Amino acid sequence: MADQITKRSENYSQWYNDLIVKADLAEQSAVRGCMVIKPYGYAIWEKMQRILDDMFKASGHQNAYFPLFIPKSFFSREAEHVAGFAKECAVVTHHRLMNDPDGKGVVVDPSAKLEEELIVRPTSETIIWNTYKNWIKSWRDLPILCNQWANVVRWEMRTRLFLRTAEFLWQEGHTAHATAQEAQEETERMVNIYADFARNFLAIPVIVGHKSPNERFAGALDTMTIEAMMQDGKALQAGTSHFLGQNFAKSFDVQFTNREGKQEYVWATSWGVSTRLMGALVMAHGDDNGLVLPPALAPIQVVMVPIYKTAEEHEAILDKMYSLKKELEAKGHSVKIDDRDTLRPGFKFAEWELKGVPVRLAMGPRDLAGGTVEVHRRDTMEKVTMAIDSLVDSIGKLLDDIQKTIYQKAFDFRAANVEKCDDWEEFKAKIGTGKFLLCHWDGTAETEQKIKDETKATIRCIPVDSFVCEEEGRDIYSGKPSRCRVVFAIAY
RNA sequence: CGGGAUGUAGCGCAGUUGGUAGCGCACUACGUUCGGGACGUAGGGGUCGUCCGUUCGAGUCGGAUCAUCCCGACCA
Repeated sequence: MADQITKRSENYSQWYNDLIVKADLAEQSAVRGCMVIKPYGYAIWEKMQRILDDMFKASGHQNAYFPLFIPKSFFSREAEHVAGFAKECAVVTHHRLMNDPDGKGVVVDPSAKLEEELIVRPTSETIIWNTYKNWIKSWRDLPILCNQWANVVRWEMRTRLFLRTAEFLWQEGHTAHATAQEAQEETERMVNIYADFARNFLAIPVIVGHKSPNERFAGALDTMTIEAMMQDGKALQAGTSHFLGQNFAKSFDVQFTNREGKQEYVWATSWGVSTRLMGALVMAHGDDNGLVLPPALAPIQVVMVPIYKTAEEHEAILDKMYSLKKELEAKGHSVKIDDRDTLRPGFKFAEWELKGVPVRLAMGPRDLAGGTVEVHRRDTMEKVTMAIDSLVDSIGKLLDDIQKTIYQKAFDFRAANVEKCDDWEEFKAKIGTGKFLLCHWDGTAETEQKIKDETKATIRCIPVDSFVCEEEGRDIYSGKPSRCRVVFAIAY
């Protein structure tokens, strides 16, 4: 088959790229490291946006928008922050083009050089804190709970569709608080919102935890993360929430008068998830037949394929399908009738499977005569014939079941690939085989770095909710005492 | 940015010792088909990534450059 996707067993990376392109989600753009998100892919992103946005608003946040360009001077005020991003910034130096004096196309007009270069935002902490400075005078102005949906640019060395593109879409929340405790609570609140979203909508079991100091966001005092396991056993950081302390407030001189009338620096958080979540979806659930979308995110939850020979059959079946569609839509399901008359049913079946539509209904003359419909579920590829009368009521339950089954499958896969490990030789043997290893760690950056150098494994997080990790033990590498296990894995 | 590979039609590829580009799928038209990726017949589509060089002549040889993929370093 010409359109068949690469098999996962052959090359996981290639399979992933292939699946994204073939399933019509996205493709490489002509611009280095950038991607074109195609309508079908964007519809999924829009659904993610809508769900997350509701969650943010329900927890008291508001949307706002800040500029794309950041003056270089802003960017350099927080030393750690600039060190973390300096190597991957796109910089605007000029504001005008002119015709090439030699007559070949256009060139940058040297007389249009900017006095101060502008950085295309790799993240917006700096410009936002420069703005917040003017918004905050008193404790009464706090907290500020803003989120923005935006694009950011990071000039990565190596790119990968959805996982690491030069430009990507995300949301970034930036909050300002009167106390450290309040900011820390916000950090936890948001990481938990991400975890709920990943589990309940993406159907991906994630581990919530703290990053080790080495893996922290540049400029943060604490970084919390949701870590997911892909089907090759590698880890993917799917979302982060940072406690920024007073670092940015101090860099941008954001002070407020507290209830006692004293000047105090503001406490900050920032948190974000990106189009990387799309990559997580593909790699967590996809199979060799294509994408597998959780019903909660699928732009099309039910696709109907008519099967017919004659015009009369065609008309009768479509009549029935349109009335079914109406009933299903009344129940809140999104439905598509694939009425393309130039393609045969088998082709359509394969194509919708590739696109990951959770439920397919096929109806032909036999069904019409018997009052039945063929129901196919994408996750298990099971096919059953069902009475049309009971269909509308059972689809909701079926979609719920598919959502749960997809989650459970991913959960079981992870459970089968997470193990405790207390022996360094065993660690070295197992870490490359697609496992998350729960190991004791002495808490030092040196040990973490040595383990990384020897095995490429990093500490994905110090878990807070997924595994019971608090126990006495000895560091897997150094043998020094430890009170808690952490998650080691090879990451994307 | 270091190491390796690739770049020829929308996609996947072939192209011999240098001689002016081909196959499969897709596409267009017509017909037969239609319950798991149909078939026949007839068509359309490429300045061979880009630039420079060698040569009477370059898809083919040399150099540069750009892009993509894989492995590192970096990262949501």
